[in-house]
Amino acid sequence: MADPRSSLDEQIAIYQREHRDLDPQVERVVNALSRLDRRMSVAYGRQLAALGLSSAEWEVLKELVMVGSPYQLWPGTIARRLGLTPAAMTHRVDRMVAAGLVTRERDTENRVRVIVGLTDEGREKWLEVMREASAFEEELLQDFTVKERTQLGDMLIRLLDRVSVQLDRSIPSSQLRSKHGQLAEVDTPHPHP
Amino acid sequence: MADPRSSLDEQIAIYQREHRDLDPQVERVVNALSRLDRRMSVAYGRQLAALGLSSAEWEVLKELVMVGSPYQLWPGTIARRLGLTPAAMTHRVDRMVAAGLVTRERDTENRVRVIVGLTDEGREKWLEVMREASAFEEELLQDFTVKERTQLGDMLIRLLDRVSVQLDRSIPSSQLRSKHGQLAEVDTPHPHP
DNA sequence: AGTGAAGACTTCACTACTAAAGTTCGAAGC
DNA sequence: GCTTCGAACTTTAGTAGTGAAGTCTTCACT
Repeated sequence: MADPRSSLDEQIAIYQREHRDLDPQVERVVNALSRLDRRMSVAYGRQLAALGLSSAEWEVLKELVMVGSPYQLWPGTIARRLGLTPAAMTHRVDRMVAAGLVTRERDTENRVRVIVGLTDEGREKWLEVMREASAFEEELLQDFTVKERTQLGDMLIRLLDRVSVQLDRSIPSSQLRSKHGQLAEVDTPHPHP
Repeated sequence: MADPRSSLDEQIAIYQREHRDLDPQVERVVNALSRLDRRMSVAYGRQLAALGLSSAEWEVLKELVMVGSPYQLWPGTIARRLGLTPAAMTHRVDRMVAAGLVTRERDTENRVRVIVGLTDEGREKWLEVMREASAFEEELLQDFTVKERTQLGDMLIRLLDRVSVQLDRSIPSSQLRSKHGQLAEVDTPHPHP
């Protein structure tokens, strides 16, 4: 790479000195992705902190809003979707109940289960964050034309599908779950309210 | 969005029901990025585990290889680059010394400082991981033409520059550091061995 | 020399997570 | 009807991080 256009290209040039077989075009994409995500996490973290919310709380709020009214999920479902253990969800829900963002109640149909529900305050917090976040995101993509945004989105979704295939292939079959959002219908306390 | 092409498009449609002002093209890009990074982290995590390495150890090895021979850095430098506190680095280095991946020694030129150096075993581990990882990454992008790879890389780097600007703008000026890799030359125990 | 301020790492107290064991409830088989 | 198995959450013990306080060294100045 004769004329690196960014610090990332410089870094990749160094990697190549250490390990010849690297494809620089591939490395560019992969390394840009991880750097980008790290910086965006920092940016979101600051915005959330300004609204008095932690990233952990935000993740849970998103899941609850995403299932739609009446905004209820079982703790185990949230844990699976976020890639956490049930134990971690127990504690997160504890904190969020204390903060007034969600409620925790026994499921009357199966008293082993627990239902986590969004409070009005939690719903309102979600909206506040989304208003700020969407402004930030809009600004992030301000230099991109509509066509470029579509292209970029399409390519990222192709990568997403691809990595999902690679992941499923390496998972012990006992852990396989139905793919994509299919669970939503059967994994929600009140599928059709 | 009449005809969602992926579970991601479905999710965005739900978000729009809850908050009208969202630009779906923007949301597609942003949400794909975060999903992609999460899944790739899982994939890398599995590969590393198979080689007996944690993600934390891998991050440190990368930084050390990246400065080139003689593969030495101060703990504080590594901590800054990884976005960790100095305290966290103290413990990481403890564990990695015990695992034989790095050495820790006092800097003879300034006895407040400590020098973390890569062992031959650490160097070899880095190579092992890179061999596996580059195969995985190559496969990830197998459906992309050379032109598409370049386009994607270019767009991601544009986003990277953009988010960096947005981040710097919201940082207290006392915390501002020189941008990009400029520190490398002055932030390494032996700049010109 | 001697003092004071600043810097670099470590230590301490605390927080959040994981893995595994424990508890309780519901369902299936005898 | 009782028992046993499995599922869902909670509890416990251990690990890795943060922020703040502490220790030692260097540097600038008297």
